[in-house]
Amino acid sequence: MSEPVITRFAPSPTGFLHIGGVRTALFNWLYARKHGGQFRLRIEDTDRARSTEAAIDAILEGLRWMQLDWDDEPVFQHSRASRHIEVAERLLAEGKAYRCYCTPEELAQMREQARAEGRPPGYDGRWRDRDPASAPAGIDPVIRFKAPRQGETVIEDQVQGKVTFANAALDDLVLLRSDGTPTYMLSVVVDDHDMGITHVIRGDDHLTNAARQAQIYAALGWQPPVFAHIPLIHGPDGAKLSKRHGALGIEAYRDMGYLPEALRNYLVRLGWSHGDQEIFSTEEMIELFDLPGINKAAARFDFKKLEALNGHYIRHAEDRALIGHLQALLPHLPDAPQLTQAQWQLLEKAMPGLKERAKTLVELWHSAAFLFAKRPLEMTPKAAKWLDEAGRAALAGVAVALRELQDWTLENIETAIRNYAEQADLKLGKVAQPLRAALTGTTVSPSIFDVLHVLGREESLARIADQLAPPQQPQG
RNA sequence: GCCCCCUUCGUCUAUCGGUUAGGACGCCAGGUUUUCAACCUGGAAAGAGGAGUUCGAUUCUCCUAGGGGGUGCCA
Repeated sequence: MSEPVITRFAPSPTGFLHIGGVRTALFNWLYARKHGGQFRLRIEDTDRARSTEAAIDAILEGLRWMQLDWDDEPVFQHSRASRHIEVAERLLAEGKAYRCYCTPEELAQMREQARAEGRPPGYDGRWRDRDPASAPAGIDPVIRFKAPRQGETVIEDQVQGKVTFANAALDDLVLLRSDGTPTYMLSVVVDDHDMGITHVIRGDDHLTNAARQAQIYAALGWQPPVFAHIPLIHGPDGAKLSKRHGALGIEAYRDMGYLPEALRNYLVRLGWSHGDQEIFSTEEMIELFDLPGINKAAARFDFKKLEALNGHYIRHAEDRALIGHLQALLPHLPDAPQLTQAQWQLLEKAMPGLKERAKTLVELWHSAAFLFAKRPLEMTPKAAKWLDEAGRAALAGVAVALRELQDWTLENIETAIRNYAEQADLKLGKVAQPLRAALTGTTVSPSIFDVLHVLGREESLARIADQLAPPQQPQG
């Protein structure tokens, strides 16, 4: 019987939930779900000054939107401070930690000197074995961890492989600040242990931390978790993610019209692969995801590929589901109108034709604008060109045929138009484009038969009539 | 400066010593077509450089270069 897998996502609420964090959460979620384990959430808010309520909300909301559900209540790290302090004091009592009275100035000088001499930087351990009686008055000490000075610390990382650190390069880190609050390095170890975390999957910016944490685990006599440090995500230019490209909050991706399932698919393939497979349903991801498939190199964020994937997911989505997504999205779009019940129904009716052509929900929404346009329609310049003399003649001719239709069905509409084109000796395009212009005000739309069908007899004929009415004043 | 990690088409990646180095996005050309997409066919496009190990290296080792991360009383 193997122990149940428990993973966690542990963001610090000092900013928004960015794309790299989402991927880390996704990997942890996938791994837990794959093994029938738990995926826990821990808010690392030990830095009280920089943590905000808004950031916490954004993180939770972002994970919900991505449909990465977590088990149990989130743990707020700062609420566990007394336990962290208790562990630090235990280390102190066991002689595995000590009080250090260095001032910030002293520390800065120490670093500077080490650098100047080409030595590894860091605290030199000057209070490690000093008599506490020599403590200067008026200084609140920090508690430092007595890190091993000889030998090496080895991390058997599931992604990076065996990584070895010389202990001499790892200094005595601070466990408790001079104000008595615990630091991150102590808190993670204690919380991961207490929460029973078995696998720590996180960004490789934590790789060095893993070594320090391993030392703390050892000092405490605790079993460290399995580590898997995944490579970071870079911007399209290979540099660190900045606001200009990927480092947007996850809600920005929602507002750009991406589907959570598309984002999940894109993100899982960024740094992880399963042969040549590109498309993964959530079930497949859970089944196939594994640590050995994770790449070691950093990946660049590519909007084009995300967009292609998003288009795929939109095309394959249910019409109802897309309506739901749009209803959720509209309030976040600038000057988006409130649709009536009837308009939503119209939109759903048009969805099969619309979803084939959109890469994002925003695009989908814009391409649906003709449905709700007010008569008489405004023509784009290109559309107006199709309503020249010849175009209007074709339009007038086909209008007659359409008016005669008994049943306004897709089949009847198509037959009527094809018949008219044939009888008038016109290529279908010569009829379709003027129709498209009259009905949508543009030159791009779903199939013209669809457009007529979706718009309905009355509205269609009225829009056509609008363009036929002013005989001498072509608009645009 | 010091420590750690990384390096296959423009991008994401496959390959786990022997392949015409494969796929996907993007790009180009063609097809299909009522527009635009979608779709189909074809094309250009890669092992950072240098030493080894080996009958044979993209694959293993080392060096160099380049990139990234860390180096806090941040997380």
